[in-house]
Amino acid sequence: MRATIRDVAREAGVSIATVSRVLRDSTAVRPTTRDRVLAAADELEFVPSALGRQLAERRHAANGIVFPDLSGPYYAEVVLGYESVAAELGRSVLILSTRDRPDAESAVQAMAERCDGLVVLGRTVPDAAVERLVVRGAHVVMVARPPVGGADSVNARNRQGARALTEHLLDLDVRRLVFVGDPSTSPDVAERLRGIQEALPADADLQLHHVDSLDEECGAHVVGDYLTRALPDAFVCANDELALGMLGRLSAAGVDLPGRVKVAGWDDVMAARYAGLTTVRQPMRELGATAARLLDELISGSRSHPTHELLPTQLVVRSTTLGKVAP
Amino acid sequence: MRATIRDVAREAGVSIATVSRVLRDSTAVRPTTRDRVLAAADELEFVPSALGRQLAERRHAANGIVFPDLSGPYYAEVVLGYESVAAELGRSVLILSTRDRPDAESAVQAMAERCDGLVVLGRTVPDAAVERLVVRGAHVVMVARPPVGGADSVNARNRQGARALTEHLLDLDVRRLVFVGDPSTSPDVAERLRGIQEALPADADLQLHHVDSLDEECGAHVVGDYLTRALPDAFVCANDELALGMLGRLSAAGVDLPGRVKVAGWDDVMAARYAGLTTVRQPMRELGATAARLLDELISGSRSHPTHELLPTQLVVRSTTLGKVAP
DNA sequence: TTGAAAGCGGTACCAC
DNA sequence: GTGGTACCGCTTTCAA
Repeated sequence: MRATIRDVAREAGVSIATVSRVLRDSTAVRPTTRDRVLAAADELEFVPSALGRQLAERRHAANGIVFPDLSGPYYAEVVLGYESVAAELGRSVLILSTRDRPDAESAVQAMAERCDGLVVLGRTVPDAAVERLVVRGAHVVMVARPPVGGADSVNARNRQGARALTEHLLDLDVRRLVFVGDPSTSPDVAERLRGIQEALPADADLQLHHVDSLDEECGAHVVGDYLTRALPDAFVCANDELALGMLGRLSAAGVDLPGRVKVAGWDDVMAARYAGLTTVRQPMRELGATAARLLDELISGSRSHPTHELLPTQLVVRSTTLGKVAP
Repeated sequence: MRATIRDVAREAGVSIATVSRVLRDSTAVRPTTRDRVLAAADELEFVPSALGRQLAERRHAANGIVFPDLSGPYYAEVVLGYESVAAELGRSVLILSTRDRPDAESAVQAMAERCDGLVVLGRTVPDAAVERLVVRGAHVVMVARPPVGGADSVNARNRQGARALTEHLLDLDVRRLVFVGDPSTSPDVAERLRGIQEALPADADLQLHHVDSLDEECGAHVVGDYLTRALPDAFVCANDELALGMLGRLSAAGVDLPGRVKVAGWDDVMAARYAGLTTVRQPMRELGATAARLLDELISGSRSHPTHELLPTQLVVRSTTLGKVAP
């Protein structure tokens, strides 16, 4: 069995209190005693039990993060930014993916029991569940989702990015556009749609094309629907994957792009560059990093009132939206 | 403060032992007592402390996973496969990225204190450190890396994939090829290089082009070196990102591809499809899932001897390696 | 400067 | 069936 603090105490001929002091170099300990303890600890290869410590300190020194998936680059980047800051702050990171998980809510509850606070990404958990967490005293930061019941939040300026993108399209004489994506899947997507609506003049026409999920396959499928009827001037997709799926199918169908139809995505993932896809970049890693900092403030108690951060977005114009719409 | 088991016991007029029994429905408890306890627990909104339980049971019910990064799709997929299985087995997942972390080894040690076992991906931690973990009784599974000191391992058949790819290139009359990547960065990469060497006939020429990291930027940079000197028949890259970086730069330089030079990558990430990149697919998610299962066997004690799994790879031919080399 | 002892919140053995 | 109680491994008063 592994050595405990009592073994070290016995070996060094001191009390466990003294061993604890030495290991946490808190109170002053006589140097000779200190050395004896360190020698004993070294001799026994003593490593303090994280569990014992956590229970006594009543803190986990760990944060959680809940995300729907890690497939696309988006969530992976957010998680990375989060982990990086959390590690700096001396906290472990627990992850929980809700993909294909029917018991997501109970899983989140269980996770909340194992950490000092957690970040919830997007629409992974119902509002009511988040509120329940907060009421029970959990520290919660929402990312890519409007704040709920006093929780902190971090979001990208979706509306602003959407407006910039829309204005760019308007400059190209786009008048009929289709938004591809389901605003109900994610608050972020809903915001993007709203931004477009805000920037659109009365003489423009915006249709909404619902899709079941935001992946390439769905994008390709969407194109199929339009091959038998009129194409709009432009498709604006809820994310890049969707747009990339459309690109593939459009070019396979021989549609002139960006001449006949323009396509834009969202996120600026790596593949977007290769496809020459116009998109709106959002600071994915920074979203995670900011969430980690806010969470730390909540946990350490240095701030008690909720705060809501907005991070910038940036329009990235590439070849899928070049040239004016043919008259 | 949150209710503890003692509060519930008092409220229900029973001992804590009985409360514990009811909550874990272990030993038989009289139904009326049981109901009283459940009512009290419900009334007090009692949720058992994970820490208390873990300390008493002397298990964390959590697994760790150490990876270098999460930027590319590769590690993200592995982590996802891992998390998915771990969750099914009722274990939480702790993550640790070693990217830009000078104290990686101590961070891994700390993580090992917080979980029942962990998975180490690629060259994130020195062999000696892994051995130390194993010696101290930690359950360790290595992924994309040769086993160390009695740890389990899960790997893709890199050699086999590399041979298949090489034979494909040979069929196209490729004779002079350059392997782009640093075999010392990862055992996986070293295996791929070895596979190529094995499949190459004596009259073929294989050069090794070292790069500092396996990202697109490096790929683009590599191309720069060849614009002033002779191009090989084909570039085989250590991963897709590298290959994609090369593709962009090559086409910018107006090099005929795949006529003048062929390019192949590794992993089959999403962007590879859009770029029409020939590559070798490996079952990323399955690597993680398998690791989680092996780890569970280790932790549950259902297996004590180390085991080593090899997962299949698959050659995916696309447009970057079409047509024979011009004579 | 150091030690004894009371927690932290559970589990589980041993009596009754 | 239940209750008393001894842990699990550490931190932290309170005294000495």
